Amino acid sequence: MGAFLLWHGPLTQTCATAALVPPPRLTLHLRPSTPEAPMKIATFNINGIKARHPALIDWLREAQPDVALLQEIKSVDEAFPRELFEDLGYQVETHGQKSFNGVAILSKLPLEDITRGLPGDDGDEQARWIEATVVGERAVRLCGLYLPNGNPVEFDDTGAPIHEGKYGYKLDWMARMQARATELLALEEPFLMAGDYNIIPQDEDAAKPEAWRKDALALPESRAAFRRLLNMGFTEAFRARDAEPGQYSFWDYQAGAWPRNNGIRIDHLLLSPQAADLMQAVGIDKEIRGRDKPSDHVPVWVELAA
DNA sequence: ATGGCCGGTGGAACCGGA
Repeated sequence: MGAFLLWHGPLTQTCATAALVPPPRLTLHLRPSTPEAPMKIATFNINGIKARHPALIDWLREAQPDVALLQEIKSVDEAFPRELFEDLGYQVETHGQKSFNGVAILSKLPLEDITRGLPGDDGDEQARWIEATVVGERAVRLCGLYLPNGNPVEFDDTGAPIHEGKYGYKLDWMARMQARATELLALEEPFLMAGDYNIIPQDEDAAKPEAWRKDALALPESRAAFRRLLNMGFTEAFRARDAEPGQYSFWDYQAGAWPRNNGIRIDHLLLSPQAADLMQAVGIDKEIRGRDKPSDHVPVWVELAA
């Protein structure tokens, strides 16, 4: 009713009511006649390409991302079933290893300047980082990442976590990632770093935050390292657009975590300032967690203006 | 209500995951 009255009224509506009112038709004529479609970029930890390719293909057909950054392909490059995705119109770039880890980029738009591996440690054999530039209406640098889990964590006599072993590797890896982010930020161009961060940023990102207090995914040192990235000027796409707690991207296979909605939000897209300015929409494709033979993660995506 | 898994490797259990 209010909307009906304001529709005919002068342009004196308040900010509070403006959101309820359809935009005046006139604005349609001020837009470009044929606006370019946004670029949809998703991250998805698939937990094994061999087991997941049917479900992955179903999701690609439905969600129609322009780019999918994949983690845990658990495959060497030669064994990745690239033809399945090329047949859907995707360029396929992989950085795999035997049995574990492994990342990949699928893109319907051309990819250029592909690099594999996170700089900063020539002795690191784990396949967790891949970069490429996707060329659409504009060029966007993409970093696909599978950040180390970091468990188990050992603690000293004072209860402080010891920065050794798997947890030390996680923190060292995050420092290397920050160094790479510093290089890319200096270019002042649109880019993003997306993947399985294995970081629960805040308590509101876990159904049972108390269960994660001494876990590498939520320890203060882990969260601080993630915040250091954000404080460089990145925008965490999902949280920037959706303030509701209790939204997750991972549900363990064990203990009925999915039917109980005992989830955590650990898959993130960090946008450079120039990319954040282009952000139009974000989402989590939660529904596919309930399908047959699902990954324990679900896709998280962002749309950037063309 | 309670307890509960899955993928890869390799060909039986075990590792790794989160």
